Amino acid sequence: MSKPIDDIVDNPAEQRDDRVQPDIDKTLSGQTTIALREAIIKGQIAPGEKLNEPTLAEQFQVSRGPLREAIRRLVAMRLVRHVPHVGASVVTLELDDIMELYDVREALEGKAAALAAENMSEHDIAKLKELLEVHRLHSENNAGEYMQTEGDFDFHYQIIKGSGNRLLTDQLCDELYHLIRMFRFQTSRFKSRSNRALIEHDQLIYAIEQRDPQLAEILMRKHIARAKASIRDTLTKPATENQ
Amino acid sequence: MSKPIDDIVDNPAEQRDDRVQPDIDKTLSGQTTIALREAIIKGQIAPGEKLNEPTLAEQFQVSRGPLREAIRRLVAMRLVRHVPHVGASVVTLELDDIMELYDVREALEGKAAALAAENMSEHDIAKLKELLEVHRLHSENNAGEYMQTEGDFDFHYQIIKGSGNRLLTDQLCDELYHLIRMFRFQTSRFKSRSNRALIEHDQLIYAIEQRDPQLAEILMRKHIARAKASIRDTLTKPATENQ
DNA sequence: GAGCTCTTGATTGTCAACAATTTGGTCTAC
DNA sequence: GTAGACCAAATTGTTGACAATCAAGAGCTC
Repeated sequence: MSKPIDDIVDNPAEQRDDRVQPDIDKTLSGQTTIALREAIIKGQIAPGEKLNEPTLAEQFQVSRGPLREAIRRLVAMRLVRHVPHVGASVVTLELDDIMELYDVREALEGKAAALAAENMSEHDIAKLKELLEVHRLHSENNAGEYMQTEGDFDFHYQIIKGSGNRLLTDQLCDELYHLIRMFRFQTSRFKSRSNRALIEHDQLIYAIEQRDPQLAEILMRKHIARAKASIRDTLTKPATENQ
Repeated sequence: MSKPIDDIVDNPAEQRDDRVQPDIDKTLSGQTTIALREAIIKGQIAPGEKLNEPTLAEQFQVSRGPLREAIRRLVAMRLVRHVPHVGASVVTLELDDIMELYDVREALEGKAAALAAENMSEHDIAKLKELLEVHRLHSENNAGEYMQTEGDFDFHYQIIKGSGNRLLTDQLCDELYHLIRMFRFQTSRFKSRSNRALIEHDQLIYAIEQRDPQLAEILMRKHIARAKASIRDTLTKPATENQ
């Protein structure tokens, strides 16, 4: 009974990525892509910093070829900007960029929730409910820490996959997902919405269970819109007011 | 009075792309990207066909380096699939893929219309209205031929740009836009929706003019959903029934 | 001293050769 | 005759060297 959710909960973020692109790291450029991506997301390479090809190639122990390819993939992923004959640099996520990102997220994940209500299998819905229960326990024990990060990602991830739309899944999980991860690494100081998120997730599951696409979409959009508003409030006010 | 719209109407599709990425063709790999992209979209390289690197490099008169880079960009654009150590091949757009594409389009362009209703300048709205009038005249004179192709793109393009969301604009105009172009080149036989599209565009402009985001979003989503349904009907029925 | 031009250094873009992997065919064993 | 292993050709992945372009600083002119 508890087995089926173990393989969801116990997986860290990296492992989850590999399931989406299982053979990207068989090649050198694939490994470099992941390594460089994580270095950027975790801030080991600062936002706005220039990506010097010879230096990074030395650093990752590869030639400039695979490194350039990795950079190009991160450009497509919008983690890196590139200007011809000038070079590549890590994107700087201003507040405006995050707001734009969350508007796109609202549109895409809203549709994903609607499609999930239509297409998700009963088995996957059951798994989702168990997942939420695990998160609820974690939240009670660890004062809401877990829910904010990987737990929230897991939940949204499962719903997106449940939409059955591969294009939608790729766009959200392979591209925008990493941008959000990068943002969260940069600003880990915004107000916890753990309890509220749990309630909203609860309602969302109910809508999916009832096979109500419109309600599921509305709930997901409001959920993301509130997260967006929360971020804006936190980042526009001085940091001292948030205690 | 007629000047401001000339620079919209008289531009072919290629020129419009260059405005989005003005300096992509300064470099060899950029030129190769565009050339290969157009060859794929226009069907000069058949769907499913393998992209042989030495052959294509010879064909485009470049080395394998820039060609590989072009391929990678088209992979990010979802026009090409790539399997490590096996190679790249042109995507095959099945009906399911188009349906998925239009679901994503519905979500993104719906949000774009809502944002356009909020953010579009009065000047841009006026230009949009003039653009629609030009299309109406073209449609009356040429029996609805123009509207189906570039005219429709122009209209949607302006609204997307009017959203003011750069991420949204990039995703739609730089990536999904080319997938739709490819699909239209492959199947140019589906039922004309010219008159209906004109009416729906009319209503959409009205909603934007009234600064009504919710209505604009609903109208745009219905507009795209109807186009999706029309495509499904045409492609699932035998071709002889469409006359 | 300010502004311009030229030059130099560094960095990116491109190329051609080398290495590694896959695929298709052939041969052998059962 | 079929299944499996092995071999060879073709293709992709990778490398290091070369060419083109840009940015910064020195020197010169006004």
